[in-house]
Amino acid sequence: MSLRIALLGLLDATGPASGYDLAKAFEKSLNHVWQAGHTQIYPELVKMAEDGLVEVESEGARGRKIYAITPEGAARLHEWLVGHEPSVVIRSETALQAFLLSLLDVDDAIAVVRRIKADAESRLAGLECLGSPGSELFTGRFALDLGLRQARAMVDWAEATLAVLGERKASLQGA
Amino acid sequence: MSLRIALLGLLDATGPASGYDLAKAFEKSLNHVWQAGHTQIYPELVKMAEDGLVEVESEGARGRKIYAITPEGAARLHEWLVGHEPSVVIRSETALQAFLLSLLDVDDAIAVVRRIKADAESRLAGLECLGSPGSELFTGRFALDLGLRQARAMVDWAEATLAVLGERKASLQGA
DNA sequence: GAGTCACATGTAAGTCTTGACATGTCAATA
DNA sequence: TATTGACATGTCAAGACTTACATGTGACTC
Repeated sequence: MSLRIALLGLLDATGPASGYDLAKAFEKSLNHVWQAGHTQIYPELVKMAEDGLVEVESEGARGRKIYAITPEGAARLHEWLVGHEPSVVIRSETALQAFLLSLLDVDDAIAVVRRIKADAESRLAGLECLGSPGSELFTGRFALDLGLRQARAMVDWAEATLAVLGERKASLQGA
Repeated sequence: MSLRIALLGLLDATGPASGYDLAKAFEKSLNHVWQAGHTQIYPELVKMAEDGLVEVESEGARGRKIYAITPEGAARLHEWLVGHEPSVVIRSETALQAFLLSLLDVDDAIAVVRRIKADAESRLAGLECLGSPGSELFTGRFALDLGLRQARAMVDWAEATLAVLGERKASLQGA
């Protein structure tokens, strides 16, 4: 369902596009919000066309197929955006690592948290780059801000956790 | 894969348990980190037993089957915890709503963000409750901290976004 | 004794997602 | 002209996940 919404949203925001374009747009702009490759997008567009949410038009040249959102598609999109209850399905491998951190000895734990921190920092840098002048983020300024805040929260957590682990290590060595 | 890790982690941290126990533990403690119901857990435990990661022992009474982690299982768990690259697979419906917020008119957008905010606040309250004295969080203090930070980041984002939308609305009315 | 609730385990159908494979066009360049 | 690389579309198998269905026990209470 959410994949449909994402595709409808892109089509609504940027106008008609090919599956290829949509896959690129996903990679570039929606990446930190939802993920999908072309192998998921192409079949989904076909189904959406069957359901009357988008219209196809073959643009001769290179076998390109241009999809455009229909009024019905726009209605469904609007409906979802306004009416969808935020279902908190969380599935984060990093959080899982954090959860099980106590099972590791201090040195391993420190190494793991450092890796998580480095990863979050590079994600943060990537997002900051997206938001910098010159980058045309047609839509998604709000989502970018959310992404930045989430990434910063992760970095902060890693720093605080490293501090705790450092203390723990010191007290172990003192003993 | 991650489901296996989560189950191995629980077994390692709390000792032998039945599938039922594990499902409960998932719901209670791992909920904000990873989600899985019994219909996913039972078959997975069977496969894990086949792979030698856990050992089963039927405890007569009510058909209970007690699973215990094997040395091999513990080794795999450790390996994953220490060696797993943090793969950032993000799939958040809320972030998707945030991404497409610009497609809505100001009033709808405000309503959506308010809902997101309320949701994040209740999640935050739930987590704070988990961390309060009397709650025995065998493990997962670090993950709880991470969850708190993420939830707070969401609340902060909602507040900042509401401020922006409020201004936008005011300027529209002024025009 | 009947009913209800928490315990306890499963199956099956269907959807979502990933990763590997497969095919062909067009433009530039070596 | 041959090759490379971006463009462009797809299929298929396998795995992850959800929802609904199905079954039976033991303890307590009405």
